[in-house]
Amino acid sequence: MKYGGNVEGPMMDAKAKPMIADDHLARQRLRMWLQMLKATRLVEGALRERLRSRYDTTLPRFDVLSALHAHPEGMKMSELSQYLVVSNGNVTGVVDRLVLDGFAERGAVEADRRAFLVRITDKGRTLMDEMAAEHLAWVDELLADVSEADTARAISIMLDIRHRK
Amino acid sequence: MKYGGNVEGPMMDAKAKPMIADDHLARQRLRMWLQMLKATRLVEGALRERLRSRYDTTLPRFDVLSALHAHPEGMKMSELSQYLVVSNGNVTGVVDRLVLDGFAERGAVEADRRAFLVRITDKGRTLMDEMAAEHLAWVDELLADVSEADTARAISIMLDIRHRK
DNA sequence: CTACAATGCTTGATACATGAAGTATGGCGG
DNA sequence: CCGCCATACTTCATGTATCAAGCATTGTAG
Repeated sequence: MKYGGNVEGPMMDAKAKPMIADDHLARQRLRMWLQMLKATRLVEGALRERLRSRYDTTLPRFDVLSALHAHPEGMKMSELSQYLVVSNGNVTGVVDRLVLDGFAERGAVEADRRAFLVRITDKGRTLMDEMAAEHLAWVDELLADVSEADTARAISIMLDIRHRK
Repeated sequence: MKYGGNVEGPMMDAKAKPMIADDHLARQRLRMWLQMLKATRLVEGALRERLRSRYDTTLPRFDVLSALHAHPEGMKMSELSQYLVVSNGNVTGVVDRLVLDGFAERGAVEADRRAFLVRITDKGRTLMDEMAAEHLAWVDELLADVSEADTARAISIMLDIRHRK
């Protein structure tokens, strides 16, 4: 609408340059990505600080424990890393420390001796019951300026991004 | 609208529990936050992988160099960390490596001998000119499923989150 | 059954990333 | 102009985070 963008005439893409259909839209998407990144970091920072001062724990530990809390039947290491969108080796270290502190435990998986079934312990569950409620309130506060309609829209947009894969 | 939520009657908040006005909305916001986090990590992962295989560099390095590229007059260390929403000590290390590789340089700030003015070098600019174009195309591709309207909406929502501070 | 690629996880090297403590300079009230 | 707090960075310890390599186990083709 604004302007034609890259016209698909002959003699084009001879240089095999990055293919962008609509330059204006591309820049708009870049702005969105930058804002997304900053907003995410801001919220992460606020949550991290509260987790530290209130529970003397870290964000990754909370994330893993939260995932285990939501899956009482246990999760395999690989399921955890996929669920949290982090690398495999990463989960190993965080789970190690959680096990060390008695918040989680590694069990065997029948029929596959390579895998572990990580489960939250009673001690971990007790802690998470308390933390989860507060975490919910924190997120509610940090996103307080986002209306219900915008929340739904944002969820939909994020899913669009994720499911492109 | 859906339901009354916590009525603000007497005998409330005697336990000083986390204050949540509307539980349904709070949970919706939590879902949004979780999706935001996953989407961000997904895109970050894709960008990181491309930066590594294509330019043998990392995301933090790119972010800093990109900021410097956008501010040819130079930025103070503190400005950089604020701009990128990362800690102060973090920027020190990344800039150190960029300087080591000759992509950036530290200059003095007149009238304040505590501060440094970090600037992109010609070598850095040459590299960024190329990387920026490709980075734009990558983001455009990764967010290809987000319409122009949604892009604008998302930017607005992210700003709402950030400006709450 | 038997190579052999694939899977599930850990380990190790490197680079972030944070918070707290330390150093140097700036700026202000008295 | 002096004490003193604030500011701008750096340094350090610790905890992620990634990728690549390695180990054990599984699945599968022949």
